[in-house]
Amino acid sequence: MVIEEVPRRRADAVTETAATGRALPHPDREHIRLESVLHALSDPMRLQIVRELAAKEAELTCSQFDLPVTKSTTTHHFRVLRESGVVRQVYRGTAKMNGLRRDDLESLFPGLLDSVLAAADRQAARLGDTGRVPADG
Amino acid sequence: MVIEEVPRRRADAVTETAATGRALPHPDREHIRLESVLHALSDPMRLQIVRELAAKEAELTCSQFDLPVTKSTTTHHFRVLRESGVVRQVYRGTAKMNGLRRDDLESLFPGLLDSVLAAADRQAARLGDTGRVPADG
DNA sequence: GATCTCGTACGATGGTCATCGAAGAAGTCC
DNA sequence: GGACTTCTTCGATGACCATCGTACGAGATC
Repeated sequence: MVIEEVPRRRADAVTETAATGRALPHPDREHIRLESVLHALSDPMRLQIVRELAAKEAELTCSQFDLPVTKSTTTHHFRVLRESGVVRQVYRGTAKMNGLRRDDLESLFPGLLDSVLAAADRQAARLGDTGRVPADG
Repeated sequence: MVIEEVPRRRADAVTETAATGRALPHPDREHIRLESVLHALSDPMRLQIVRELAAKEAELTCSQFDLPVTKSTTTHHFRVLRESGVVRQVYRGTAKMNGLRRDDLESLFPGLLDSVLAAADRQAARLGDTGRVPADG
């Protein structure tokens, strides 16, 4: 289980209080498996997360996503995304920032992420579904 | 469940004895879901099938694939691929021909299949793995 | 330090899935 | 018709997975 500590760049606007102790295990770029990525993206909830992440083009906290599931389930989905190599998670104080691993994915599987995102957009448009689940009531 | 009978072209070298009674349910193009396609492709066995199918650029019978699983399991995987809309299956006598639904997928999700196939090739090359599972013994 | 927010960990649950083996159905060939 | 090939169907099984609720941990704020 050779997993890096994820130092690598991305240490520019990060405050000192961030990433103090809690380190999150990420797969190294070379350990990202296509099957795992596809599996991660094949869940509607996770695909939705990735779409929002790509649309915002910024790091978002877990709680900024308006998912129709509990916090536990949200944690689960983010972990699947992280462990498959799709997102990078970094603690910033009590919040956990989530960022798409565009560079790594692009390097490993050129065009794949964009194809999937475009496909998701097309399908959402086609089905008149933005991916958002309507509130009950 | 509006599912076509799959007549559509591809009726050129087909003998009359083929496709007599047994019809296989395929999702109509508009019913193909991205999540299902990604899920179908996220299984190593099925990804391997799709890769071979794409490489050969021809319709292949189920038994032409050298998969390290039993026939039952093979049937299962081909059904998942068919029901997700990735492959088209047609009976030809006792054999069942499998063809990639390139046109449908390309129309729905442009570039997606090629991205996945390219990604699979890259990964196979990178891991020194052709996707083929070594025979035990 | 008390409290609040944000996320984690654990156990449980119901569902899906990949796999197998055995028995059967459909077509072809002698 | 009988044997052979090809794929299916069924039941079983063990694994994984999405989901929840509750309890907890780590920072931030007052």
